[in-house]
Amino acid sequence: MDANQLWGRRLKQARLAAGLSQKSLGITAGIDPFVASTRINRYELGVHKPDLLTASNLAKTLGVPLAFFYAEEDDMADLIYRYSKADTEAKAQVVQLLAASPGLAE
Amino acid sequence: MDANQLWGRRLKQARLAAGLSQKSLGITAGIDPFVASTRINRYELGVHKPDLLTASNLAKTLGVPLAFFYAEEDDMADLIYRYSKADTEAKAQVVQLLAASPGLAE
DNA sequence: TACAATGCTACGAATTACGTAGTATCTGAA
DNA sequence: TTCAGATACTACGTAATTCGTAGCATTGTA
Repeated sequence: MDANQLWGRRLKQARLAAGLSQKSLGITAGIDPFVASTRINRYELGVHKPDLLTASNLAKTLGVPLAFFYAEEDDMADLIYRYSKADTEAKAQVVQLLAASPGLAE
Repeated sequence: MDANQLWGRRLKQARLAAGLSQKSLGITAGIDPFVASTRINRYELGVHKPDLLTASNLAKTLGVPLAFFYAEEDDMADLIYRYSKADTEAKAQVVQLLAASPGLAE
């Protein structure tokens, strides 16, 4: 599976979970109604890739973090999604657990 | 800060942590040595945005998950990085902790 | 059967990134 | 000091990619 196709698969998964059509997703995300269906379809099939602003708007519409779309491993995608939905306490526990792991220096 | 600039800031952060120059990062990631510096520089400043394959190669070279570059919040970037560096046991604990949070339906 | 909704695609135009060919600045060695 | 190499950065024209237009095919349903 190529990178664009994986990206599209994650978009489609989030869209279906939200119960939206390709067209309505695009429109809600601010894409011109006359081309919304066309563009979302191409993103999902991995034919084209949207710019960051469009991707961010799609993520907001679908209630997932932008980074979710770019996860290369399924467990990473799951982590990103679940963390974003977790309550404050659970997030704090995760942060504490991972505090032992090294952060990015500099 | 615009989305491309944030992306570039994360790339730069990871590059500096790895102790590489813009040129050497690009070369190691497989970019033509004659244009590596130019391209990495434009990515870091948010002038241009690389395609997914290039971004993935940069992530591999720097030892960060691809999704790290696309995190919109700093705590999300930190989560993604630390999780990727955590040992198997710590990852399992995180997964268990977040199992209470809802996953993405469908 | 009709018709609306949905998913999908070829084509030319518009947008974006790329490669070329540099400049400016800094640091270390002679 | 001066020179050379390394580093970060940028204007310009070309090449590559996405966009908008204008559709087609299939499914469900009134």
